[in-house]
Amino acid sequence: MKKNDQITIHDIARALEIDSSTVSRALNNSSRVSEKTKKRILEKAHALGYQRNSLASNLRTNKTNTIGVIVPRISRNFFSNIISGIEDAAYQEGYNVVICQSLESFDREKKIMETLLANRVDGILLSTSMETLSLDHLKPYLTHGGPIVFYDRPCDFENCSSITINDYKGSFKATEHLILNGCKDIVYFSGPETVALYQNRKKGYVDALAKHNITYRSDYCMSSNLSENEGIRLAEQMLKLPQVDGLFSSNDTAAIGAMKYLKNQGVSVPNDIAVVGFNNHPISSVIEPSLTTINQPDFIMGQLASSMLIRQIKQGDIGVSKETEILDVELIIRNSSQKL
Amino acid sequence: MKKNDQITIHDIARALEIDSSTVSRALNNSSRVSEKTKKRILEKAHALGYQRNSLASNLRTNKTNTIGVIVPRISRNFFSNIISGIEDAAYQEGYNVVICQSLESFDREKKIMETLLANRVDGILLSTSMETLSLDHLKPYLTHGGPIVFYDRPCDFENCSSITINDYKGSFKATEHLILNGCKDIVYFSGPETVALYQNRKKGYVDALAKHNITYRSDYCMSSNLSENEGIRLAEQMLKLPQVDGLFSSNDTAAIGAMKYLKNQGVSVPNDIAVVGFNNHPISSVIEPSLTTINQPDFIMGQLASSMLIRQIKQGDIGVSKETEILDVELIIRNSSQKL
DNA sequence: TTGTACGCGTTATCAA
DNA sequence: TTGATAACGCGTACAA
Repeated sequence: MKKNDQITIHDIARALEIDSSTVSRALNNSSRVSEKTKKRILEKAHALGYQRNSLASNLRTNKTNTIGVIVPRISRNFFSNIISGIEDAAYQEGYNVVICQSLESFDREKKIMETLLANRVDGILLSTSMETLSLDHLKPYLTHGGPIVFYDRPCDFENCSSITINDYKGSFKATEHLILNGCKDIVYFSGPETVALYQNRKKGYVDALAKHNITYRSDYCMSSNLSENEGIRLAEQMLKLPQVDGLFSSNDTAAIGAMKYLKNQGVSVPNDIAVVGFNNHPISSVIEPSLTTINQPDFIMGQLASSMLIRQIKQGDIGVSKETEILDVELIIRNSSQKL
Repeated sequence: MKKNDQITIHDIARALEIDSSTVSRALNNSSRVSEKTKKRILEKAHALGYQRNSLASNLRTNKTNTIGVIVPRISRNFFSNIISGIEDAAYQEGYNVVICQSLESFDREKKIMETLLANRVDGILLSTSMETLSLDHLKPYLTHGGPIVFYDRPCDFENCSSITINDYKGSFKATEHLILNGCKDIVYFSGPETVALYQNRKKGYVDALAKHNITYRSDYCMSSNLSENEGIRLAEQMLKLPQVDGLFSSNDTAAIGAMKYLKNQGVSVPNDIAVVGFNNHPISSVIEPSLTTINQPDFIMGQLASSMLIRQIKQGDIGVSKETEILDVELIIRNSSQKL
C-alpha cells in the first residue's frame, strides 16, 4: 500500500531506451508513432503495471473530460432517474460524471460550485436548491470554467441553456382533470413560491380554474416544502375549509401524506375528495386508491441535458447560443381522481 | 467563456512583487507567513478573481481529498440512502465524493476502477456488482492507489475491510417469524446464488426451517434477479406448488411484485399466504396489506463505511488492519405476515 | 517517425 | 518570514 511505486511514462521510456514523448504519443494512440514501437510500448506499459495519471494529463490539457452534476437530493426517485439519464449519455460520449448533493442548501451549493471549479470540470448540470434566489455564485465558473446547463428547475441566467419540463401545462392538465371530474372546490398544495418551478405550477392551477369560471381563493392554496409530513399537516388544515371536493398537490409525496391522513379520518378518496399528484412516484401506483398524477420524462431529461452540455463543451467559446428546451408531460389517470 | 484567463499564484505574486511560494503558503494558511502579507495576498487574490487549481495541487501532493464510491444503482432507495450517509460523513471530514454506478455490470465496474485509479482518488468504497465473481481487478488500485472498503455486499479480499449488515440474522428472523405465525410451507425468493449476500440470506432461511424441524425443499427456493417482474413470474410459479402458506422474499421489490400478482389472482395475503420482504423499502409501508420486512441501517452504514475508509486513508500504509463490521437488522412487523 | 525542450499550477526543500 | 529552484507526470511545438 505504498504510493511511491508509481510507474510513469519515463519509466517506460527508460526501459525501452526511447523518449518519453514517444511513449506519451503511443499511449494516446497517436498516428505519429510506428505500429511497431507502439506495440512495444503498450506491452512494456502493461508489463510494468503502468497506470495513467489523469491529474497530470488534465493539468496539461486543461480539460478533465468530466462534467459536474449538482442535484438537490439523490434519494428522491425523480432525481436519481435523471442522474441515470445523465450518466447514460455522458458514458456514451466518454465523459465522467461527478455528482454532488446540495440538500436544498444554498451554502452547500456555493461550496460545491467552488469545488467543481477548483477541480476544473468541463461543464456543469445544475438544478438549483430551493434556497437559491440569486445566481451570482455561478459567475466565477462561467468566467473561468465552462458552460452550465440548468435542468428541471428553470432558471434564466446569462447565456446558460436550460432543459425543463412543462410544469405549467402539467399543472393545468391536472387541475382541469379534476374539474372535468366534477370538482369545484379544489385545494392546491404548492411548494415554496420563491421557486420558479412552483410559480409555474401555481399558474397552471390558477389558469385552469379561470378557464372554467371557478374563482381562485387564496385560502385554498397552501404552501409547504411538500414533504409527506407537510402533506399530513396541510390535509388536516384542508378539512377545516368550508367545502372541498378536490385536491391537487404539486408533488406526489405530499399527496400521499394527505391521502394517508384522509383515510385515517374516514374521508373517502375520490368520492369525498378527489386527489391528483405530480411526479409519478413509484408509490403512486401502489397506494390505494392508486394516485392520478403527472408523469415527467426524467430519464430522458437527464440524457438530453447531458448531451446538450457536452455539445456545448465541445463547441468551446464560440457559438454557444442559449437553448431552452421544455419537455412535455403526461397525465396518468388512476383511481384517486374519478368519482363514482 | 474563454479559458485562458486563469489567474494563478504567479499573477498574484507579480502584482504584489513577492514570490509565488509565499502566495502559496498564504493561500494554504501556513503559519510561516506574516499576518500582514497574508492579508495583502488574500485581498489581491480575491480582487483578481483567483481560483485555485486543484489539479495542480493534487498532482504535486499526490492526494486528491476525494473518495470514490462504486454503487450498483443509484436509483435504488437503499443505495441512495447509503450514499447520503457516505456523503454526510465525508463532508464533515472535508472529503469530496465521486459516485459511480456499475449498473450491476462487471465490465463497467472494471472500467470505473481504472478511472478512479487514473484520477487518484484517495480511497474507494465498493459494493460489487452482481456479476463480479473475481476481485482481481482491484489489485492495481490496492497496489498503486489506496485502501478499499466494501460495504453492503460482503467480500473477503486481501486486507480490505468491510462493513455489511447481518443478512443471515435478518433472514433467519424473517423466516422464523413466518413459522411462529403458523406457516409450514414457506417459499423463498433468492437472489443470484453466486452472490455472497444471497448465500447468507439463504442460509438464514434454511437454518430457521431446520431449527423448527421443517424440511427444506429445493423446489421451494426460487432464484431470480429480484425485480418486480421476476416477483410476478415467481409468484405464478409458486402457485403451482402443492402447498404454500408463506413467502419470504429476499427483497421487497420482488415481494411487492408477488403481492400484486396474488391480489390479482384472488389469493389472500396474509391468510392464504403470509409474506415477508427484506429492505424496508418505502413502498412496503404503503402497499395493502402493509409488508412485514427487515429494516437495514442504510444511512448509518454509509456513514460508518465513509469514516472507516477516511480513517484508513489518514493512517497511510502503516497500521491498516482488516476490520469487519456487521450491523444489526430489525424485523418490522406489519400486516402481510399475521394470519387472522 | 522520433527526440528536444518546455510548460501546465502548485508545493516542498533549501537557503537567505 | 521570505525567496529561489526544482519537481509532480504528462503533452506538444518544433526540430531533426
